[in-house]
Amino acid sequence: MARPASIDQSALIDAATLVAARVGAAGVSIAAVSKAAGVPTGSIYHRVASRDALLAEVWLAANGRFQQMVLPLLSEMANEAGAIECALATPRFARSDHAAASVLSAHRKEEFIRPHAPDEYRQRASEQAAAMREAVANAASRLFPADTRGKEKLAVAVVGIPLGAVRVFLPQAIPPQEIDDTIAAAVRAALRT
Amino acid sequence: MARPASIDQSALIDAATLVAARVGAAGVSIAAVSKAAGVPTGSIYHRVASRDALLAEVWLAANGRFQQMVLPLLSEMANEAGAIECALATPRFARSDHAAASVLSAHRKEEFIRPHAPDEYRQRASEQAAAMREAVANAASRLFPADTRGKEKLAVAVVGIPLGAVRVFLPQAIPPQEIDDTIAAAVRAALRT
DNA sequence: GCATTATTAGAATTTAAATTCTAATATTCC
DNA sequence: GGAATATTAGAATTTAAATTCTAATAATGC
Repeated sequence: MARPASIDQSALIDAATLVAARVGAAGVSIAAVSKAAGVPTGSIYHRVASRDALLAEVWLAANGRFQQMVLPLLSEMANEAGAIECALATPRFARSDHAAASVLSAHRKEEFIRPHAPDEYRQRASEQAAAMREAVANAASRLFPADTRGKEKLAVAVVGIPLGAVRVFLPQAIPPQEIDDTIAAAVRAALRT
Repeated sequence: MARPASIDQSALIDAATLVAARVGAAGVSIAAVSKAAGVPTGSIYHRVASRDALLAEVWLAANGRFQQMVLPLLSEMANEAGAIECALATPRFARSDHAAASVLSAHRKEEFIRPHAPDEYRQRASEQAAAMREAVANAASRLFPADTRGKEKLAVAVVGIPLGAVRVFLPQAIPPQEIDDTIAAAVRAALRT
């Protein structure tokens, strides 16, 4: 019926994610994405409404894939071993989804969900954040029923420490397999404090 | 002889750092800084040559203060206790210099040292990075003479883990005192892997 | 008190980048 | 093979923000 598109929306978002991983949100200009994706600037607006929408999609997609990996582990988490397994999802994610992990480990939501981003995106972003907070809180109440600071401790252990560890390598390199042992040991010790 | 300036360059950089900590590099517009510093936009150009120069100054100042704290500890580091002390410099820094720590923990050099930044700044930034790399490498060769991956392990332990831990709290909150024990335990365990 | 001079103040201009628009192009179905 | 139509392509326009500029201001030293 009509000429087929050379790339679809998700490929466009992937291209933008790659740019973001290398040069940050500010570097995600329409010109840069157009070059990275190999499409003219005009075509980008057939896929997304605006640059702000594209940036938001980048964040939501990266964070969404990360949470897809981590949330089930958080909700099943019942003991120290489960927490360590959850922490190790981060280096695994950094290897399987390098660009998304680079975005998440070295950037902040606010850079991608900008003041002028359509409300729809702000909405989805805060839903994601809430889901994560809730999952951590629930897991903490199981693992540390007595500890009022359990939530913070768990957040540091299963998110902060692993993310900090992979950030040493991203985006230039892929985190080496060896750091998994380091992360596991660090997380175990952190949980026991 | 003449009217005195209402703020000097370093106060301007501090104001820009505060903005950057809250909304990231992209949010550091001349208008936003002018508002935060309480000076008209034009006055900003009496202190710095351009927005790119201002962004670079923000990064160099934040990173400079962090390194001032950490580099001496790295060069004196002779054992595990020294490494832990060094790691704890990060939460201490996050409490004493909240905005700078927020910038460093959730942003990347490339966002502040931009493609069009004057060469002078690119120069200073890579000197800083080199100094850090070298200090870590030297410390690693002392603590882990045999281990070829000692450098990476030490970087993860004394920089990655503490930065990841404080990032859970920044920029909204000040990292609570309690996480120091968590960081210390995590770093000790990481070093022993 | 007055001349001097860097600074304030913010309006005007410039610049860079986002967005829109028009024409040409390909593919599919009939 | 030809009509239909979404896409490509990139030039033209718009917009937002950086930068520059001019006049008014306020300390200081004489």
